[in-house]
Amino acid sequence: MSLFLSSYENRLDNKGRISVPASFRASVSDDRFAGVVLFRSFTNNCIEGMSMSRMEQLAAATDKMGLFDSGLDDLTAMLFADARPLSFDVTGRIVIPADLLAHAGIDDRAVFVGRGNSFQIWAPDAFRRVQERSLNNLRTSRPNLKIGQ
Amino acid sequence: MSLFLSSYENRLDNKGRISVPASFRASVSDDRFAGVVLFRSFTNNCIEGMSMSRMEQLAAATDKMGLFDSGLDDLTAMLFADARPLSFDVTGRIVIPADLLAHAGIDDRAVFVGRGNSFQIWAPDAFRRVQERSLNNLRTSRPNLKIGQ
DNA sequence: ACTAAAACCATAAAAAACCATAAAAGAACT
DNA sequence: AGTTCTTTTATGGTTTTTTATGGTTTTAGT
Repeated sequence: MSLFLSSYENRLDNKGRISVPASFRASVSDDRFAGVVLFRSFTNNCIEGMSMSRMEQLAAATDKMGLFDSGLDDLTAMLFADARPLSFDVTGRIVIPADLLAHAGIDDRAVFVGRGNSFQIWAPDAFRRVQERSLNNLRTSRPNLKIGQ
Repeated sequence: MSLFLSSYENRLDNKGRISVPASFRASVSDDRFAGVVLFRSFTNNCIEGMSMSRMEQLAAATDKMGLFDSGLDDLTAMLFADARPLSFDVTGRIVIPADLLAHAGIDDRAVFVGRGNSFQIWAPDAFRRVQERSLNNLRTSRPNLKIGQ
């Protein structure tokens, strides 16, 4: 499973269809399920997205943490109950459900934002705002991500 | 993954293509992805570059820190959303996106600068200036880099 | 029968693949 | 050390393919 990288702004047509960026499609191309899984973000006004195999990884991870761990109930309830599997049409488009669009405040344009092992979908102007804020945060407090060990 | 060393000034053609120095291509040659990943530097007017495998290392590192850990959100937001995977053409060229070129003030020539595990791309004159300044800084204050342990 | 969803067809623009060549770097051999 | 030959590299131009987007038709569900 290769990474979701970069950002792509695409357009929704009058039937609600939108192209998933080709590079994102390539990231899930070795998956059994030819599509993506979307759900509302817990923390932002955006849509979270990932591959089906990643979803399965999460299921395995929650399993490991104790089958009926009540602390995870809220998380898994949201994760799996809210998740929408959406398959690509022949040209690589999906139809994003209306409630997800509403949650992200998406009208007729949306930005697919790479986040490594997952991605997000934002309304263009909202995304620009948060991205600007992130950049400013990084310039003041320089976090340190150590690689290896 | 061998190191990115030395500096090479190359030319952009009218389609924005530029040759990645052969020695840099050799540094990523054992990578599954035949190309490099570029993004805007947070701190300088230049472009940062690295191999895809290094990018995957970063993704693995963030994964370890918990699924919805907000501490790293700003960093990963920039890192993955801003990252551009660019694959080599047959002759080893890439097309650097216009916004990256603008950020680095690159016109029709660019310098690939080795930085060990990563590299940078600079406008030639800007690079000469900062290089001069770095040398002067080193002459006054001699920093100490401990190796091992 | 009517509505929603899926399949199908078309196209302009962008990206990738392809072909060609002069200059530079490296190897081989005096 | 110098000279010739071979290979690699950087660069230019052209052609083909992919992608995003629009529209229409067919299928399925209620």
